Amino acid sequence: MASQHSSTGIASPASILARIPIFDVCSEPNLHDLAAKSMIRYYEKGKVFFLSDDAADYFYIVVKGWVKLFRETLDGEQAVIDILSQDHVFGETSIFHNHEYPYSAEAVEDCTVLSIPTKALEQLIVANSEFALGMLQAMAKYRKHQEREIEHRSLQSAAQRIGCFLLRIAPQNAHGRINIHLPYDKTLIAARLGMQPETFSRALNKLRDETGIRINGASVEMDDIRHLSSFSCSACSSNFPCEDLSKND
Amino acid sequence: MASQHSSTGIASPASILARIPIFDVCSEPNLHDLAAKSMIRYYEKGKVFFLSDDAADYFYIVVKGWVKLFRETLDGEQAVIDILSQDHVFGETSIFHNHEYPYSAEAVEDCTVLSIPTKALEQLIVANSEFALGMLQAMAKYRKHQEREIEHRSLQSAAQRIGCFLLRIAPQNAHGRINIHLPYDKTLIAARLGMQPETFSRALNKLRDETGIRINGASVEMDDIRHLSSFSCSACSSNFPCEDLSKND
DNA sequence: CGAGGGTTTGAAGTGCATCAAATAGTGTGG
DNA sequence: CCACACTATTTGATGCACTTCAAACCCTCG
Repeated sequence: MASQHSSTGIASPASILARIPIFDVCSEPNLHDLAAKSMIRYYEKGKVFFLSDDAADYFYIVVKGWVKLFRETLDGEQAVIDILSQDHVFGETSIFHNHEYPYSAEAVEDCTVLSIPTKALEQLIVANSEFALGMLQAMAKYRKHQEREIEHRSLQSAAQRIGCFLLRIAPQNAHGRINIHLPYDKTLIAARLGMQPETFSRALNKLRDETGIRINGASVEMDDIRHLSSFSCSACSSNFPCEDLSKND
Repeated sequence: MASQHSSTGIASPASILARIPIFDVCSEPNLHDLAAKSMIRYYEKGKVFFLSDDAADYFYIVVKGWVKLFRETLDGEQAVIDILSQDHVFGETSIFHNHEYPYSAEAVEDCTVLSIPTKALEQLIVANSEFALGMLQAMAKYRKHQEREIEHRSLQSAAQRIGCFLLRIAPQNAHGRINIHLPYDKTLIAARLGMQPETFSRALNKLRDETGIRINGASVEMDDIRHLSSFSCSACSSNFPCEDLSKND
């Protein structure tokens, strides 16, 4: 197969792996070995990939759909760590945590994923030091991402966090009028940003009043992205446009 | 011991490096090479090691004193990332960030540190794949630590966060009566936990009322650590006792 | 059309921040 | 050893942001 399963319209394991940055440095044989051990799987909305502390034999790459990473407290509260879209990797750090997943993962809508044995990843790291280095790099990048996340949660208001979220899904070098489509439920975005749905709704209105964006259901329109960035980024230590930190797990 | 500078009472670079976990896998020659390129330096209270986005030529290991890592927003707000004590490493991830420091660092009291050229670290990573692997491991561990931090900030109350902080500095397997000495200013602890000094003071009183701990200045005494953990850990997804995640940068 | 989810709005409560001021603690010079 | 200056900490009063609970609205889809 060149790159498509003609029957499903889904890319082949090898072609999926090929577009994930951390595998860039892998040789063809490396990649094909990995692909041979991988499997395309389907998870319907609400299905759980794994729970925090489960034994980890596979990690995943999102091919289609959205995946929620989260942790739950004894109180029954849920902390959403991230919502992942296409080409994001999850569960791979289990290899550094006693082969247990450090968070839970659930399909928030029907998903196609590539599942890969963690064992194959471990072998790859040991065998290919350039790959290990790339992995370190990705880890460092994600770490910075998290530091920013911590900062946002403590310094930004709800409205600013929403603005920041919109900036991240907007084309960052955009000029003039922009139209953004919210990628998933407002309720889920709220959870992702660590606030209640009610707060999200009200804060979005406040953001509209402050920045002149226009909201219509899941579509958000604005004349100039800078209205948003001057409102949101003043409470952030990174300068706009922020480097894109999204393409990592 | 052979490894002490008799004149200063400060350990030699080699002996400092030897007790840092990530260097465990280094060979003697590796370690001595690193030590030869390192330098003991003194920073008085308030002195800045570096600012966020500065060009990074050195990373550091805390030998004595306390170091604050933080970032500042345009608004002038400060987000404290961490307070580091002896044997903690900082600034090393600059090698993955364009040789720029991803945060600012300042001595919160008179400090002795070991400064090491980042170049030497890079060489070590490339030359010693086992070391690279260890670094990955440390990175993964820190990442989990951060995930917990994010969770704490969104799900725990101020009083619970303080309790959690106390649990982390207490001997975790302790039984019966315990006495803890706060390691630095209450104001600084407050900043570390993302709250105002006033809030810290009030929340600490609340914690006392709820858990029966006794507070006297910087000393905190309790009869059973479990009073604290049942109060604080109910809003956390990790079970007490939490794994010790402190010995990482 | 009606059921059920997602979303918004209203009213009230809670927790933390803020501003102001009192108090305790620490180090200094006399 | 004491008085003073200065800082850390606590306390009080008030305000704001977010949450909570309740109910309405809206949209989609059978």
